[in-house]
Amino acid sequence: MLYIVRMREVDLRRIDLNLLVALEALLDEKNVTRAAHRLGMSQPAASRALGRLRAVFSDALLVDGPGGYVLSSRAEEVRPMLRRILAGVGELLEANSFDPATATGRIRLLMPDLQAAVLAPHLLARFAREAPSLDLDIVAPGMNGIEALEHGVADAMVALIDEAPAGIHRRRLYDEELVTLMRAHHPALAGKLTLDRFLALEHIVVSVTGVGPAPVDEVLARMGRTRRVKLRVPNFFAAVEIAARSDLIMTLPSGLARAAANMRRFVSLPPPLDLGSFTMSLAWHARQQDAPRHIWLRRAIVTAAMDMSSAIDVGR
Amino acid sequence: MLYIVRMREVDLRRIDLNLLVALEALLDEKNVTRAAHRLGMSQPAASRALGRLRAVFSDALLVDGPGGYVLSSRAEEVRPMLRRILAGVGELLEANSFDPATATGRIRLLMPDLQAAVLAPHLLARFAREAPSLDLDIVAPGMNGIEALEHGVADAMVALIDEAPAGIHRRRLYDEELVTLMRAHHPALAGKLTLDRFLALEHIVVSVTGVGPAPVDEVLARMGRTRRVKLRVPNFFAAVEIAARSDLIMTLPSGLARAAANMRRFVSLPPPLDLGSFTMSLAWHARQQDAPRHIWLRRAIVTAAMDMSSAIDVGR
DNA sequence: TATACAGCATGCATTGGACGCATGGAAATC
DNA sequence: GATTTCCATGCGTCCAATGCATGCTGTATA
Repeated sequence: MLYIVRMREVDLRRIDLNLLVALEALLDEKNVTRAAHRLGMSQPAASRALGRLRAVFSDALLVDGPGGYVLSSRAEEVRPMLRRILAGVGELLEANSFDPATATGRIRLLMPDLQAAVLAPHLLARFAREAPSLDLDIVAPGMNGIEALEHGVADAMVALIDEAPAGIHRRRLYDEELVTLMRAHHPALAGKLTLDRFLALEHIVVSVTGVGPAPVDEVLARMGRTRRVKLRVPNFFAAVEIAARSDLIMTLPSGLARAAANMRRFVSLPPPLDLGSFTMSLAWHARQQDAPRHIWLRRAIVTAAMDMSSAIDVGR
Repeated sequence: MLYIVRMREVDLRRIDLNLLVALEALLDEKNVTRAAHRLGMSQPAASRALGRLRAVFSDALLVDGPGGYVLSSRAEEVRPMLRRILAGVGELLEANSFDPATATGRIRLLMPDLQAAVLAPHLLARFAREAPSLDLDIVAPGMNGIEALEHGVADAMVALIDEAPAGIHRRRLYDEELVTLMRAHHPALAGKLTLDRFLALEHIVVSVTGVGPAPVDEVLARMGRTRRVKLRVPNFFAAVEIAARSDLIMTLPSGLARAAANMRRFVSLPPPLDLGSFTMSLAWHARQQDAPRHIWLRRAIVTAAMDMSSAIDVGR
């Protein structure tokens, strides 16, 4: 039968490991008074520490010799090991730092299509500027975004998150609405855009990954209605060029729609059905809360979202 | 640009190194109450130790997850380093001599299933005779036996070792072949045991841990062939009893097979496929080369292997 | 839904052991 | 012999870690 108690642990619980720091000073200095000074304690305290070390090691460690103390054989034997151990402890306790400028590796970020289309350029720009050797992998979250965070498959997720489950942290990034976009002289602008007229028109859907239904179609499905998706393209700019030269219309996040509207070739209208408004948030696992690499990532994403908003606002 | 300032001596005087022992228990157990018990202290004391460790590391170390605490990224990073450090401290403090008769603690030895089945009884007998208070934990090596040695997770390993990497010492123990065993009046003995007839028969596999494929199946897989493993049992003697009363056959290390053949209820045959021959070696980390405890262990294992060979030879 | 249980964190009182001051003995130097 | 340096020890103080007690939170079960 297995017993969990291990010899090493039993011993170490009874040993004052802080004595090892004193031991190093004593063996280096070969003089209790100087070692005390180096340790920032009084000479009697250092003397007693030596006494305790002598008990622990069952060895004198420092013995009288010409000109004062010299190291015992055991002390000579122990000294290099002691150095290595304390060096190891130093590394263990070393400030946990992260330098984006030199960091390598890959960040895996979950984000829906349309949000990626508008936020990714800003995030990539920030990566290029601050973390040139850090790679970014943006993936549609699918059904299991939270699980991906929990299993460490993904580093963070940008999504509509109503409630973060236990162990998942969340921060609001920006609010989002859907708007309908059509070319400036579209025939449908001659009258009010009713739902029936909206559904009679032909639509472009922008889908970077081609995965999952567009939010509009989800709402329409709940109403028992459908629209004609004439075209589905992975590239926002392709969609813009096609819509500018046709009667196809697009329903997009307001941020993205505003970027297109700035081109003066488009008119932006509220959709003729309540698609609601939603908050895009950043989610990550609690495990990574204090990791410097992750702190930098979160700041980069938050800043990219702000860059995105201000870039659009300035252009208006 | 970040600079890592390493003022180890200044830092370590202010750090309670005794916390490192608590840290190991907490990270192993992922449960404050159990860690407390293991450390021989109350749960509140362990909780406060965790609090102090969180301050020292500026990291939560243990975070809420499904089913309780999980390790933070920082904790995962720190854990192997911590193990090495505490192992080093253990060695530092170890008595310059080792008396097996009074020694306590646990030896962790990596060894594959079938080798364990035949060597372990001899080793345990030696432990009972010479080191009655020293416990032995035999574990299947898995993929990372060498790493386990390097990280101090295991004390030694018995395995097929082609080349020992830097820092790992090796010593030959014994040579091993696989043979096929079947009951004395098995119908298959009426003719020559061809590979096809071998594969048509039903097989017992002895697997102490139930981990990993049997060597026969690995060779067969490379040939694009499979056999019918009718039964997989963890206990060699159960296998013997079943095989003695059925048409199931076993392919085992020759040492083990010979022990069963001595029972006169079995016939031992060469397998109808070249399973090769291999040398079992003992491997250990250079760090432990001169440690008296480890010297004794190595001698015990080598002697147990010789006991194993001579016990089988005498019985023939 | 209510109850029971497990686990973690914190308030409070206690105390053991490390600390510094003071001192004296031993050894070395002048 | 006097002086200085170093080490070890007596004594009193104090503080940080400890355990008991407790309450909150989350999970499982009836």
